[in-house]
Amino acid sequence: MAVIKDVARLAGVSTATVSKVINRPDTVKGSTRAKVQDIMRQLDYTPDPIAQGMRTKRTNNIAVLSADIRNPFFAELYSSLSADIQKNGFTPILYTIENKDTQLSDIINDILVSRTDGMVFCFPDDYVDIGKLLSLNNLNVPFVLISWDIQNSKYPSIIVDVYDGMHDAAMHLIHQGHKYIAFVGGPENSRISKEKFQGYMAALKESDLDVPDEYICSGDYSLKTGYLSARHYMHLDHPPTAIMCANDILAIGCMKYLLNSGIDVPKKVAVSGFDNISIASMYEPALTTVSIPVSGISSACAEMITDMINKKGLSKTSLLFKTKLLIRNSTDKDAPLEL
Amino acid sequence: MAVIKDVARLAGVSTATVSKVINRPDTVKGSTRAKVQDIMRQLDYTPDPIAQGMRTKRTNNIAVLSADIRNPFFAELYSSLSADIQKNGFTPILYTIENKDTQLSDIINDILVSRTDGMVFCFPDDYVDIGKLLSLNNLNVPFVLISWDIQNSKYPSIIVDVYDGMHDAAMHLIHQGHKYIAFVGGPENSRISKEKFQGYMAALKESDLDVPDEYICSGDYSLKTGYLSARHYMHLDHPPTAIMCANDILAIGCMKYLLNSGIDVPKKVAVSGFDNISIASMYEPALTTVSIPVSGISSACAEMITDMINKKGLSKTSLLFKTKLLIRNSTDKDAPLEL
DNA sequence: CTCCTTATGTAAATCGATTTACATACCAAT
DNA sequence: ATTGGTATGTAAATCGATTTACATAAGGAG
Repeated sequence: MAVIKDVARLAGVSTATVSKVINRPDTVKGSTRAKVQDIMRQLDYTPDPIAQGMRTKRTNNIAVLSADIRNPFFAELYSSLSADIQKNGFTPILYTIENKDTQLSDIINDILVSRTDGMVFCFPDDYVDIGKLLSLNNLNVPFVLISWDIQNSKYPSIIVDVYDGMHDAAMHLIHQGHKYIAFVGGPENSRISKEKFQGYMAALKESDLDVPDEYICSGDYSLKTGYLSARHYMHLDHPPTAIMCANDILAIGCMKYLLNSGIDVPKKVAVSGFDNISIASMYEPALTTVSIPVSGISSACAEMITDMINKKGLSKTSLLFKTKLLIRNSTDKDAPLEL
Repeated sequence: MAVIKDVARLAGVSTATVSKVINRPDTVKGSTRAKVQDIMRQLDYTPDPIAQGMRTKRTNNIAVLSADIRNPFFAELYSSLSADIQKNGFTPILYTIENKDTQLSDIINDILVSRTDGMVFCFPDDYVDIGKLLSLNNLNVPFVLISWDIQNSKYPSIIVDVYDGMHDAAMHLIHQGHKYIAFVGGPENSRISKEKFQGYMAALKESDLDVPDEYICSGDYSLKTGYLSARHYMHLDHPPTAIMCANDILAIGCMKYLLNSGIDVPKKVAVSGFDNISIASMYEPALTTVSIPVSGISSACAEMITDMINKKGLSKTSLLFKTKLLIRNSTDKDAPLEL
């Protein structure tokens, strides 16, 4: 591997000149610049990013903190984010958090110590305390939050209106003629799930529909919770005709119980989810769900964090994204087939 | 952020001594060691990994090249690999390849330039040419292949016996009494898919079963290919009673068509997949599939690459892993419910 | 008490780039 | 020819660690 000294020697200039050719080409005369560039090409020279980082304190790395990547929604989001971050000339470094505050501080510490240029937090609200999270960032490394909480618009953030998304989905079911609509939420302490619940509740209230206590279930975001919740609902004296779930996994758990028990979906019971993970459209019947505009979010996010790192002064500190309702066969027999 | 000089000054020693305390504690007298460690703790000092990398030429990073992380199997594998790599004190850096040889050389170049300590290639055979891949590694950065091709055992590698896995699955269907078993493969040029096909073929031949040409389909690893293949098969004069697929996505596509057309799975047609992605057990009926021992592979892989980097001289250059058949409702009505 | 070995600590070089402060060259205007 | 200003290039310092080669101290043997 050639180093800057080799280039300088062969080009008959100092290393300072080589560095200038790389970083501020207009400060070097055309002829010397050409000569240096020629040698660089001949030696296949690339500046060592570690040595650069040593001087400049920039690593060109951006940390992405996400929930478990095996969760298909986060895989989708990370994939998109990763591509956009790379487009801006940075390398994304993925850190996954599995619901533990303790390891969070280790991770943040790691990020700070390794001189990462910026951080992106993907929906951290749900598994950690934002205030605590940010207090760990005592070096003031630039960061962007991807969140659902409008409160976070005081930080550089991208907010997804999940309340509205759930409200839309509920209105759809109500328009389909459903009067008995149950809800399956995520973990008790999940605030994003609570937000979705509010959207559901508001839509039913606005339509003068009753929501008995036994129409509310919650648990973790697992297939099992969905399955058991559906079983619970179907054993009630007045079973619901529709079940809305806080995410797609829960919804699929519900459907699994229903289909397994010979209950027709959507004829007897309609089911809806949230996130639009890829399995949603693959299921039979295909799952009606609420999609989050992942690619829009990721490109906006990459742009924000890049601007912050480059101190171009960000034009907006917060952006609001809306969701989109995707009507499929789990709530509407006549919805078209997607492949 | 405190630097080594600060520690040295406050402890009344030279930076060399501080460095020794960190890297070779036994070469420093107990009392000075304690004093230095005390100051380090007081200042919350951590050596700057960039500066360390500068001298030692080690970054403690390991690159993981994988197919698209949105593919649930690779998400599963990466998740496990990432955890094991971290356990060994390295930071995993994920690079995803989307079937393009061109960007591959860019990626490898990136990895070499950024002085990554080692590389792990996850099933690269299927999307790139291994010889070409390895020729790009002209700096001889240690690497481990995770592959299905026994030919690769000449390299440091972990081989998964997919031939055998598919053979097992076929034998299971044959024992179930099926005589008309069709196959849906991945892309024409996918060698891993070909290997699975061989396993399928061998099992049928051994059992004196006929495999007419129209029982073989292939396409990309998509839901759509599975869907269309199933439709093709069901319109034959002699439709198969079982369909074996090269991966779970294809199998789910098949099932989607069958269920959508009112064809009972498994009573009329049995379906099997490969990989055991999480949706496989969630589907209704749950999908019979072949699971790859992901956690075993990842821990072995992490150990191998760590040993290579530390030049401990690896005990084995190649390991063979077997798959496991998971019998579920898509081939056996009586298989138990998993949640 | 002297000599030799081992234990312990240090000054300075080094990794590969960037950057600061300065030197020289060049040109135009007077 | 002198002056002043810009254009261009360089030597040396610097980032924060590790490491080499050496100095000094301490301890043991004779």
